[in-house]
Parts: sequence; C-alpha cells; structure tokens
Amino acid sequence: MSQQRHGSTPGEADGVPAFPDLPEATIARLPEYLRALHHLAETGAETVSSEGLAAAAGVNSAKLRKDLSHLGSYGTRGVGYDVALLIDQIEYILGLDTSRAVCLVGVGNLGHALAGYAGFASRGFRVVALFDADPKKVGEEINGLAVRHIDDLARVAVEESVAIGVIATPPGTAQAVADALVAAGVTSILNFAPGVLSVPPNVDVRKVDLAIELQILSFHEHRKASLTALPGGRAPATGNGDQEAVSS
Amino acid sequence: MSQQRHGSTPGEADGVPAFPDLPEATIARLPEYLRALHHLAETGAETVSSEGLAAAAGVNSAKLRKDLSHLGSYGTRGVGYDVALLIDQIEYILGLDTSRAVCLVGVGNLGHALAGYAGFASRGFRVVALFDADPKKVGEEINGLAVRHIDDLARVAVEESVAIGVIATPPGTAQAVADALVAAGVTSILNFAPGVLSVPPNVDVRKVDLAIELQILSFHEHRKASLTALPGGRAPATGNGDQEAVSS
DNA sequence: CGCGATTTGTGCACGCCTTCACAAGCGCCT
DNA sequence: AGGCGCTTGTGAAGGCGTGCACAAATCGCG
Repeated sequence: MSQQRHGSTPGEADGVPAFPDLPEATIARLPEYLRALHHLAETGAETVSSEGLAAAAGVNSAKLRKDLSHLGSYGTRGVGYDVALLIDQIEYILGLDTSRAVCLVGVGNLGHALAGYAGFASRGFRVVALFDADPKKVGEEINGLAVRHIDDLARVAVEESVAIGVIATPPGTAQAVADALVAAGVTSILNFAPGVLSVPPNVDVRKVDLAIELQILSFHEHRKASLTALPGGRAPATGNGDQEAVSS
Repeated sequence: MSQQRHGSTPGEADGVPAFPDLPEATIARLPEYLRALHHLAETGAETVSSEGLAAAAGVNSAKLRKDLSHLGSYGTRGVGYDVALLIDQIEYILGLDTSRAVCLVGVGNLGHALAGYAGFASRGFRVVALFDADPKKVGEEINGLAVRHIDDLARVAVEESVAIGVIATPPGTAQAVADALVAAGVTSILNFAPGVLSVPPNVDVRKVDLAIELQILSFHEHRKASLTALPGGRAPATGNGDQEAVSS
C-alpha cells in the first residue's frame, strides 16, 4: 500500500527485496486462486471482483482480499483485480516463473501414476529423473523417462540441480530415501509414504497420505450416522458445506 | 474424566451417546496416532507414554495429551497409555470398526494407482466398484475388480451401499461426477481433481491436489533462495522442522 | 505403609486466522 | 465538474489451536 509502483518486474523495489512473509494459510490458498485465475483468463475475463474470484476458489471474499493484500495492492477499487497482472504476481511469489526440477523416487503403483501426471508439467515443474531400488524396474521407460537405480540419486540430483524430491516408496524405505535426497542437496520433499520423516530444519516436508484422508471422511460418516440415529436429531447437516483441503 | 467405566464397548454410556465433538485439528491427527500405535503394537509394546507416542507421530507431547483427553481418559498416570485399548478407542471414534464401501470414479493414470493402493484395504475400506466414462476402459479388470460404465453408478452405489466416493477424473467432469455421487446417496467425497466442487451441506468433501502441494514447496524454495542471497542472511533455516501435512 | 519418581490431564496465556463492517478510492454517468 | 454506485483494503473482534507449566494421580520400592 505504501509502494505504488507495481509495474515492471515485481518483487524488488529499491533496496528492499520485499519478500513479504505471508501467513502459511495464505500461501496454501494462492495455488487455488491461481488455478481459478487461469480459468478466468481462458474465458476471456479482463478483471475479476474479489467476490467473483472468491466464489471460483471456494472461499470467503474477505479472506481473499486479505490474502491478496498481503502481496501488495494489485486491485482497483470500483473495478476489481486485473486478471493477467494478478496471475503474474502470484506466479512470481510462488516461484513458478522459474521451472523447477523434480525427481521422483519409487516407481510403484502410485509412483507410476505420478510420473505421468500432467498437472506437474502444466505448472512449470519438470520431472527430470525417476528412481527405484528394484533392479527389474531400472531401465523401464515411463513417459519418455528412464528409471534409474537409486544409487545414482546423489550424482543425478546434483547434475540436474534437483530442488524438489517426491517420495512414493513403501514406508520402510522412506526415511532412507529422504536421507539420500537431503544428502544430495534437495531442500523440499513431498512425501506420499505413511509415517514421519525426520529431516534437517532447513528442509521442507509436505506429506500426503491417502489413507488418512479416507479415515477423516470415515469419522464424519460415523458422526453423521450416530446423529441421525439420535432423538434430538434436527437436520442431520454436517455443518458448513466447506471444502476441506490440504494445508499445514 | 467423570466417567470412569471405560471397559466394554466404548462410546455409549448410560443415556449419553457421548459422541464428543472433537476439534477438526484433532481428528486430522488421530489417523497418524493410529498408525504409530499399530507400529508400536507390532513391536510388542504394551504401553506408551505420551512423550513416546508423540515422537512416533511427529507432534508435541502436550498436543497429543490434549487430543487424547478429548476422547476420554484412557491413560494411567505414572504409566502411560495402553496401546491395545487406545487403538480400539481411536478406531471406534474414526468409525473404522465397520468396514466402509468405497467407489472410485475415473480409472486414468491416477485412478488406476488408487484402485491398487494397499493402504485402503489395510484400514478397513473396501473398494467395491470402479467407474469410467470411456467405453474402452469399461470391462477392464483391475486388481480383481471390473471397471463399469459411469451410467451404472447410481444403481451400483445403492446396491453396495457406498458411503464414500473417490473422484479421480479430469477436472472437467468432476462436478458432474460429484452430482451423480450425491444423487446416489454418497455423503463423503475424496476429490483428486483440481477445482472446487459444489455439494449439498450434508456432504463432506476433502480435496487432494498434487500440483498445489508442489506449488507450496516451490514457494518455500523461492523464499529460501531469496533469503540466502540476502545481506543479513543468518542461517538460512526455513523455520521449524515441522511436518506439514494435510488437514482442514 | 509411606514416599518419591513418573506421567497424565488441564488451566491459562499467547498467537494465528477468520469474519464483519466500514472508510477510502476509483470510474462512470449526467 | 460533481455526485453516485461499486469495490478494494483494513481495523477490530472473536474463535480456534498451540504450548507451557503444574496439580493430581498412580505405581513401585523400601
């Protein structure tokens, strides 16, 4: 709000590198805003109101405005937000303007699917290497990329300057893989294996556990069932129709 | 704490159905506790201290104690928690004592992997039906289960009393699938497709978006990079070594 | 039988996040 | 040029979640 010049390359104003330390909750929502904005851009919209964008992203409009206000003042009162400008801004903040190299460890059932997942490439992530410990899988080609043996991880990761590693191995080997990734200089890990990884404090780990998601849904099923069976049961409404999603 | 009789079948004491309305944050952590407990049980442990279990689950011990206190008083001071009893309790709360039928819509890259995911069955979830809109895929057998056409969803879902639906279709068809699931009486949905689903308020939706996870990691990479390039850059520690994971 | 070591359960304070409500600013129409 | 409607950006309040620190309770041992 104090810096009015938001033209040219964003992010660096005079001496201040101006990397706003956004709340984690905001960061987790930015990708969803970005997706909604891309969708709007495809339909030819030039500007969006906070109300409109909030609806497209499934959040409260006040929350959206506060989130966006954290990255600067990129809206015009009485008009809304410039779609193209906002896309550039969010992509810059998320670091999506530079393509990031990703490696995937564990080419099993799930790993195989991840290797072919189109959503990665469409956001500037390049899957540059696949690894597995099983000699029978080494050499197999998936989506035009050969599976290498995990012992080559250290060398390849450095060569390709991989910054993000994805773990899709069985739980027993996940920690060893994480250690290898860290040793190879990887500083961000996306873990699909159940269990807790222990890593140095400068490494970020995000975890996705499909079984946990189902168990949370199971809880709500259980609760709904026991509510409808209840005497004082008013409308068996779960609550708000919120979209629960991943975050911290 | 006031009801000391915690023997026999848990949950229903005298008139009070006692379904404690746990905080969402607690619910999201229970599956992780459960996994750690199962692991402990396999190693032959009879009891665990909150400190020990907290370490195994990657959380603060005070947080763990508060979480568990919400479901009743199942620990013994000076000793710890009875592993087997706690497993039963958590499984009851999560509704894992009754096997739940799950159907999966969209047998593409990801859906194929999900259909074969072992983590589902190991927690009492039965994948009872697979659906796809592509006639070429209908009839294909995955993991001993035949793929049916999506038009059969309504009939089959009712027959098998499916309570949980998993959407692994392209984003364009996700909303239509969600509508079909809701119409078939499904009250919980796990959505892997990007975008926001709109559903009635009594239906719970959880979303898993792999691309979003990577974008969040990308942000932290971007931040770390711009911090190390900074003059006042002390240790480029990201923050705490927390394991960020999915929740609400 | 009493005491000390150990561990649970929780009161309290703090910080983050969400939501409301409104002033400030912008464009358009007359 | 002036006023009016619309939309952003934000102050303030409330709620939720976390973590500390400690009292209460239990076991084992002398």
